[in-house]
Amino acid sequence: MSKDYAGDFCPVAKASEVFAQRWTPLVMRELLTGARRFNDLRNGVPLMSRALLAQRLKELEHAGIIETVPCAGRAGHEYRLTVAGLGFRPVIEALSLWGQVWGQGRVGPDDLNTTQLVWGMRHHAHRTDFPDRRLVVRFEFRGVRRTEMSRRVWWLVITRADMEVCVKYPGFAEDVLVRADLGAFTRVWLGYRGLRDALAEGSIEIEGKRSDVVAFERCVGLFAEPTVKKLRFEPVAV
Amino acid sequence: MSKDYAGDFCPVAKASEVFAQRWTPLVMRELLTGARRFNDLRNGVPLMSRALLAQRLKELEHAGIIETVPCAGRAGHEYRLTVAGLGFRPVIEALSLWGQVWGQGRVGPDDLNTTQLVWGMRHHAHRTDFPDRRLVVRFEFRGVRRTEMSRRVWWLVITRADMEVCVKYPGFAEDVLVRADLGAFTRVWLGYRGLRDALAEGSIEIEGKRSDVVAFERCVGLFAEPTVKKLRFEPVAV
DNA sequence: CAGTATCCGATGCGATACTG
DNA sequence: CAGTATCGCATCGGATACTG
Repeated sequence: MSKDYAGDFCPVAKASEVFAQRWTPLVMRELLTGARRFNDLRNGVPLMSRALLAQRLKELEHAGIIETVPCAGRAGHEYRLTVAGLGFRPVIEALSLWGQVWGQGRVGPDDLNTTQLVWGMRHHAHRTDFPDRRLVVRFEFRGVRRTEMSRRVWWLVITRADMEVCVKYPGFAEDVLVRADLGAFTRVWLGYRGLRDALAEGSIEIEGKRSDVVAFERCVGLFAEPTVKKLRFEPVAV
Repeated sequence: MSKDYAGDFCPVAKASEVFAQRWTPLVMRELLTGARRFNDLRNGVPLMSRALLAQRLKELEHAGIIETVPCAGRAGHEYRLTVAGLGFRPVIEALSLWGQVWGQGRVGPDDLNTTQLVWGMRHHAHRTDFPDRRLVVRFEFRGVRRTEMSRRVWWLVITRADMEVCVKYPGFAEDVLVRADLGAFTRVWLGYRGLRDALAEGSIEIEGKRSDVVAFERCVGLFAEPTVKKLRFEPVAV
């Protein structure tokens, strides 16, 4: 594999040799959004086999993109990007931007899943807009297909410091209730459609005190009109 | 192949699905630097088989990245990037920058070849520095390995309007003569080493009138000290 | 020149089972 | 949980030959 582009000294070839392997961009995406443990990565790329993920991690380590350190306390390792690995952030961001602008038509029903959506909201949350008080949001998704990776009900618990994802009732009163068709919500969250349209059409309903609803929409990044939003890939503790 | 990253709606996945295939980044690099004809592309990616190149071009067309139009006059087609295809320029530039900074150690002896080097000089020439008069440069490379794609002697004919690559004596008096070890020259051109060192060491010799030599170094982008230079990928007529 | 068609060997990778 | 080992198939892609 390392001699993939032998005969070519161009920097594009050298970078592509390590980066443009199957699954690797998605693994890098996960590492850049903060995944550290083997199973964090698995959650982010659930359809990749364990064996292949392990293989890719070895290749990335060999290429100097990540470092593997044994976990203190429990089994397994932590995988973290080296400086060279962090250097791929602009590549991921450029791919993401292309996907935002040109990839809309490629999102099919099979691509939808609530896990990725909810964790995506967390990874790309607008932290500067987090509220001073605790804000609890309950999601109930309709139109959910792939049952395995797709729970219907989720919670986000947003505080000044963090946004937590929960699959069980977190024990706090719910401030905002979102009932939405999964496809509609995904498209709005990606900026492919405006929230206004989806609300008007009824494919998304958001209930709660006006100020809470607004705060939620800000934190998560839901906009009234379609928007190409540059997703930022910055490590966030998982 | 199009269902490669099914289950993932993320824009990074959508972009990677079309872009992160084997050879595709290099094909895109060629298209972005102005290649239009099948054999232009072959020259740029000589180790890719014809069958595979044809297949990739079809995939790119199907993905809306390029348009194929029959050639008026002669056989074959022209392949040109669509607007969506041009959207990959930032991705290529980000990969190139990564390769500039982190890919140095990966350039092995087998990667060297004069064809790519000389055409690379043309593709990434500093057009704003082109001289008012005609400047003819003769190259004689030492340490050339892969004989097939690597002629030892080349000429560049630089005018106000263009930089032409020749494999035969162009018939004009030679203003600058470059004798150089291929590896040394490649590394200096990429900015991995400084020209000063290579000249001192004797691995590169440049002869000619001082002003001609300086003009040549400017046009091609040879710098006294190591430099990370951002290669620009802008279509240039071939 | 600008590809297409066919063959066939390498390997990529998914599935399954196993381990500390 | 955090991987490793093994198997077997599918497909990728290189080599060669053919075509308008």
